[in-house]
Amino acid sequence: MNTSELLKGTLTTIILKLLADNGKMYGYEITQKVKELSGDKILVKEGSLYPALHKLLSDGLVEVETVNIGKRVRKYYYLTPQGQVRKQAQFKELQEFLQTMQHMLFPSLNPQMP
Amino acid sequence: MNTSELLKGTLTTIILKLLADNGKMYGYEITQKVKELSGDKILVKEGSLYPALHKLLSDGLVEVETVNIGKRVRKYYYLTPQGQVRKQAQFKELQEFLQTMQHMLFPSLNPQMP
DNA sequence: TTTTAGTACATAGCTATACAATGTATTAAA
DNA sequence: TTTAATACATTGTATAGCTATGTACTAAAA
Repeated sequence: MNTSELLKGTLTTIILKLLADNGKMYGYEITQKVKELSGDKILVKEGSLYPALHKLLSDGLVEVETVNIGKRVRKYYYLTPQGQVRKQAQFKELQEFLQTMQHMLFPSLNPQMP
Repeated sequence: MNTSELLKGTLTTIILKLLADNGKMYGYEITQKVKELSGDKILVKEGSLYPALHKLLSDGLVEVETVNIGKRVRKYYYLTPQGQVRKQAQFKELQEFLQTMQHMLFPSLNPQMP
């Protein structure tokens, strides 16, 4: 097992969260932000990111705005209203999951389950 | 997305942890313990559990002791020395991952990354 | 006494998802 | 001028948990 297995199911939520926080972001920017926020511990690969973004797009959770930077293309992604709703739901679910795992694995730190 | 996606990469670690804590356990017992410890939030399915246990067995991380309870068969699993080593490593990795996720998603609660 | 729920094992096939490897192209720094 | 960084993308692969299904015993409820 390596961290990438643990990341499963969380990447989409991370993307939605970052877009919610920052308004709009482009792919490469997302990878760098995740790297920064995680203290270099989580490195999102292109082979994970772009398929995930395309899926969000086809699901109508994000929309894209293409910008030309010189001769280079940048695609800014931002949440749709549905995307914002979904973000809330997934964020909460992930939050609860993380807490449940904490309770299960380190019960000493969190004495009583609600 | 449902919780099962989030569980990926964590199930084996949970099993190793439970066996380390309880000495030996059988499959059904593990499912019930996880259910209990997680406050009914994580329900390990047979289709997940038994393949995971068989993998641990073939990897030499656990061994099995078959016990007859009346006419019913019970298979108690317990950690091998390698299993104990692996448990430590995976447990630490999961712990760090959970913390990293907390820092990423709820930075307000955990101000500074080390 | 029959039915239901619970206990206890197991497997075949499915699906989702992150990754490795690879590719194209521009730009800035060494 | 070569290297590293920026910026997009796709193909194929592996992993792992799930659904559905199956067998069989036991205890409680109807």
